[in-house]
Amino acid sequence: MRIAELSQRTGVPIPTIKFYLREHLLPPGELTSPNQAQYGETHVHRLRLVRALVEVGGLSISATREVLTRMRAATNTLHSIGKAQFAIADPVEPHEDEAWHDAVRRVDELVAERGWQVRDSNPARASLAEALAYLTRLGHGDLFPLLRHYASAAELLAVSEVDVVLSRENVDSMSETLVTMSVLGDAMMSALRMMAQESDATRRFEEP
Amino acid sequence: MRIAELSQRTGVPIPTIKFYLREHLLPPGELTSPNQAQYGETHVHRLRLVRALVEVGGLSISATREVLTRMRAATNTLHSIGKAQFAIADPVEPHEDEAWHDAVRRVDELVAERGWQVRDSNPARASLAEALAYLTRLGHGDLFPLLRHYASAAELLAVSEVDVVLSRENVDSMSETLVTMSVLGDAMMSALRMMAQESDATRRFEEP
DNA sequence: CGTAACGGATAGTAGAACTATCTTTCTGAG
DNA sequence: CTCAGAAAGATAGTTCTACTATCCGTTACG
Repeated sequence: MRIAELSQRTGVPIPTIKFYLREHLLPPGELTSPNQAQYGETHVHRLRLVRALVEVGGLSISATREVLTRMRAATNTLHSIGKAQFAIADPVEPHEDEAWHDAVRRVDELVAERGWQVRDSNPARASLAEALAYLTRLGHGDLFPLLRHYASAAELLAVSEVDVVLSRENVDSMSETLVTMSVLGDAMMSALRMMAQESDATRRFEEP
Repeated sequence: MRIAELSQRTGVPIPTIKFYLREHLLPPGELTSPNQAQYGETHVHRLRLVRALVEVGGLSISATREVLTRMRAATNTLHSIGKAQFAIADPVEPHEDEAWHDAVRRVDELVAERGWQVRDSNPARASLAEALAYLTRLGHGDLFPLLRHYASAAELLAVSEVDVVLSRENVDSMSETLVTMSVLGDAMMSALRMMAQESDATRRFEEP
């Protein structure tokens, strides 16, 4: 198919597709002549994936490229597959005050307490510490107990999630599933949390 | 205190503080003379809250202002308090294809199945539908069963979360807790999910 | 007393994510 | 065969966001 059809099928404007091609978010089409190219189903799929990462996941163009690049580079170990996921979290440079040091300690404690095996290079550690540091700075230290609930929930979900990833028959499929699930999973969890909160609050307020 | 100290205590540059004042994210200091103002602890706290919403929550300046405005406007009902939360999700305008209609239906089904009381105006409905629509478009329909796991987890967490909110002694405190918990909770849950996934994947790979 | 900081106003900047235009070449209906 | 419309690729322009810098008259303070 040509670029017009690609645009039709995905709802992405042609200039945007050209932009994505320039940015290497989308591989070039197969040239049939110096200025004619053919695109296939892989392009449709890739374009939808890009839009999902950008629109739903809120990833920047460069983060998206990073994720896609690492997805391709995944060879055959879970280790290399997981690295694609690491590019999702944008690196944060914290101001290292007392609250931050305390937060880092709390993260280490939590990981130890749960018996989790999490590498130091996992950017989620820093993200979590940053959030905890803000809790402290805002004087909401009494929210820390919630952390254990979140951790339990995350632990339970991880089992099902890794199940799904491992159920894929090949490596490419596994790493794409991981990326999709991570990004869309965050969005879904966030939405569900908000809905459950409203529901629970409503229920308790109406039936005391 | 004067603006320099406010800057020192929060790590936010003076020009940025001035910018936030202009944008009404921060109330003006009390003027002691035409060009001298005093800031208090409330300013320190508010500034930290703004930074948490922007840095950790990834909210835009306008969304942040919206949240803060609604937080103030909350009178005394859970209903009005919850509205502050609604401003956190940035409204998405979906392209209403088949996948989207299907997704909306799924969301309605889920809510009914769970017996949740969620208003149609809750933007989380649209966010969730958008994510589900992308799952369909990407051919990852087999991830739908995960949705029930996420919903269960969200339901469990909501109870503890609403507990914490209701434990606050006054309305201002309740709405601030709700906002903080929503935004930082998303970040924490996201990080924990990633950590738990790595841990689980590592464990299963190492000990077959 | 003088210099440094202040508040307020205005203007400028850097980056991100597109969007538009232009040139040259190619396709495909009539 | 022809020619209007579409394509590829290059370059330039736009819009928005989130700051950042400068200037000016005024005030604090060592």
